[in-house]
Amino acid sequence: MGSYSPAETAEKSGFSIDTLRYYEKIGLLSGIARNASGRRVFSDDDLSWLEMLRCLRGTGMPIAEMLRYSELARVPGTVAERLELLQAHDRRVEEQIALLREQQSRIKWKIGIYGSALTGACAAQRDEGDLAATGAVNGTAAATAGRG
Amino acid sequence: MGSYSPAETAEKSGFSIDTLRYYEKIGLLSGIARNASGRRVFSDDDLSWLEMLRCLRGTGMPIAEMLRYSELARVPGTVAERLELLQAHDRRVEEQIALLREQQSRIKWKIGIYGSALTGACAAQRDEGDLAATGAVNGTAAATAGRG
DNA sequence: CTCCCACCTGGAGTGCACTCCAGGTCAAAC
DNA sequence: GTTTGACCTGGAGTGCACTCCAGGTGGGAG
Repeated sequence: MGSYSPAETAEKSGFSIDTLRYYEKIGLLSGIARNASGRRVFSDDDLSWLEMLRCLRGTGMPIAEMLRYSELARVPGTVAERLELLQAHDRRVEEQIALLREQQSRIKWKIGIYGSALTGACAAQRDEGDLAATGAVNGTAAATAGRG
Repeated sequence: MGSYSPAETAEKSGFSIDTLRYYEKIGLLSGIARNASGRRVFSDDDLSWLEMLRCLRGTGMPIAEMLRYSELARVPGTVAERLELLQAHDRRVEEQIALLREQQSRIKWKIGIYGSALTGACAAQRDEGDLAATGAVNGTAAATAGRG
């Protein structure tokens, strides 16, 4: 229904105008309409394709793979391949989130260490450097002081 | 307690030897011991610091900020700053995960579309191109064929 | 008519985080 | 005694994904 200038599209899609041009150049966007004076005119379909691209990029899919996906998307009868590609990616995203959570919990644990160092600090604060992680647990702090 | 060669440290930490050298060069690692012939000898404390670095990098903290953190970690009495830095990062990680989940659900939705296209396909398979996202919903498919 | 602004193009430049390389050292294996 | 392999250094090179730039066009405002 709608048609959108490059600036509007950039705003709506979250990609910069330069990125939109770049995506068109490398083939992630094809069949973008032009008006009489050669300017790009984006459609609602372009917008939703861009939204999809944003999800893929935002979840860490490399450009090369997005390119493969968009090539598939241009060819009828490739639904199985597209499905497979997205499913594989979805699994990677799942792993990515799991790893993130794991690493985040390590960080939260460290935050807890610092938190109790601050509250219990008045009494306990010596020159502690940082007590590199397990250092705070296994008592190697003295040898550690000065690095963190 | 233990002491580790660069190769062992690379294996245990998950950073390449080159990255370890690089990290030492830019100041993320300081006070790494050397043996008589000038080779690096990593300690358990170094390992756990590396583990921390891995969590920070792995959750998307830029090198520059890790550098700031490691500088703080060398100075006693900076626990409050370190705490603040990690908390701010933790919030970003939370947002990152939320965004990832949101984008993932969009991808899963698309997977669902493809899934039902495949199962219900025998009857319904026309030249559909891709049905760019909402295209599959709002009926613009015909106009969309050939892009995806 | 002139100015400005949003846009166009091809191509060069950027930032980040490594990664690789050439040339050299040392200790242990053969 | 020489070969091997893991390591050292400074510095150059890489890959990715943009981002910027110079020079140019077309349409509407003043």
